Amino acid sequence: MFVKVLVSEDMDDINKGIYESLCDLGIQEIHQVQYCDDAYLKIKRAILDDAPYQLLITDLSFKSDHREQRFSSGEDLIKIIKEQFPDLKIVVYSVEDRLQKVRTLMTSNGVDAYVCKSRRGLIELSKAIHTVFKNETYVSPQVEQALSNKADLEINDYDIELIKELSNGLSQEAISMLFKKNGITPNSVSSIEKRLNKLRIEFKANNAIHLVAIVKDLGLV
Amino acid sequence: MFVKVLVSEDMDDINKGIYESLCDLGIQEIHQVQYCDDAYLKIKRAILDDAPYQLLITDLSFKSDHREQRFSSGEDLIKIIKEQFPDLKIVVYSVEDRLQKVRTLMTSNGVDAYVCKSRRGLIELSKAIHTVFKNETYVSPQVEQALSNKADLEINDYDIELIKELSNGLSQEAISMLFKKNGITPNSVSSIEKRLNKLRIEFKANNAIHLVAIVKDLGLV
DNA sequence: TTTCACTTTGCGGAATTCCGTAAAATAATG
DNA sequence: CATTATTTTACGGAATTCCGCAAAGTGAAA
Repeated sequence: MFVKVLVSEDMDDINKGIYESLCDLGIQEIHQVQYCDDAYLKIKRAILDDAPYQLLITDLSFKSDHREQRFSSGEDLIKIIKEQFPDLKIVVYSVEDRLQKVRTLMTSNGVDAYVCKSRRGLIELSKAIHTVFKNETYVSPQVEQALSNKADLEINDYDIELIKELSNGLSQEAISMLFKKNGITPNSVSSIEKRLNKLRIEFKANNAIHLVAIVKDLGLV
Repeated sequence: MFVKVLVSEDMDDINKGIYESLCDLGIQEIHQVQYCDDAYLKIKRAILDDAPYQLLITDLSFKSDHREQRFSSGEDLIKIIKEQFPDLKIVVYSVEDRLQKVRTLMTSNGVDAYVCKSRRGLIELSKAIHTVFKNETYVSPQVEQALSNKADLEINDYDIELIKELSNGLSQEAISMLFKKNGITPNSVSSIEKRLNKLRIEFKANNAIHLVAIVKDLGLV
């Protein structure tokens, strides 16, 4: 796992969640800054000290205040960092979920992971870190479509409910009966099969077990 | 769902995660305090105003500072609250995972839910809130044993590996072949079946899907 | 109303899992 | 070495899931 990580996040209440997550991951040196400029300086300094950061976790938007800044946004910082220190991995952690922005960052700017701040943000963040550590890229499920040109993943409440019952140990037949009782439709075994099949394809799952595992990992159930 | 909720959490960086989770749950009035005393006062005040809180989410340990406090810990607060306002539901949200503490809180103090701050803390927290709203109790999987007197479940590395591959989408046959290739034993399909059966019984799972779901919830894979 | 597109349901066979029984292999014991 | 216990493997049938095809139902447009 990474040993030395820098977190760049403007919120004064330094996101405890991030910190805790990083601790959980066993990261030893965790530094936090509240300005992009500080991030840049710290990164540069660390390299001079021959103890470079291995990972930068950064927000995109930073509220501006009295302090004059060279970098006003996370994007500016990222651009320079990737130019000057291409070895430093970058994980973006932001509320921004516009697909175009994600796409640009991942493809043009060479960001290694994009995690949306959300209800599952921290879990996704640790996942992202794990993934990036293996030299792979990661993007939050809710913006994953940004990378595949394919239409957006369809997963609605019905699907969630279905998978929830499945992971609850019910057989397809039992789910069918349950849905009938609760007036949820479609509710035939056949339809349930069909829907699960669609979901398996969508999530590239080999079978129902795999599907449940994937969806649980995504935090959707 | 609950309408009016109080969050008592000392960290200056008001746990954004909790707040977001509560918003996601559709809770309208969310108040946050950083001292147990403030929590107590707010709860009392709300009752006088005829708009009582329906739920209190509280941490256990509060760092002490210059302010003199009547309640120095979450436990003290909880004890008084449950005595004076037994209708107010209480969810404990803490890093503390010692079983004895959980046991005491749940059984003696009448707490409605115990959620460990962890990688899945927020998800568990919303689960807990849902559960408590239905007048049931909830405890995080990792400390669930605290309530059952049974000794710790038997589950070894082989089992973990087995379930991991299962949740990875492999069929029992495929796992058998994989284990043979990797020199892991036992590796016959029959043995794998048998082992899974044992695990299903151990974890009271209806089928393999259920088993994987349970074990994933416990964080073992 | 008819047509057309789409969703839901039904059904049958292949594949897989589930479950019990039993043989074979291995380990433990005297 | 012989005996006993335990683990591993094999096998067969029942249950469930997987998968494709076709019929029935539904809603919108012509």
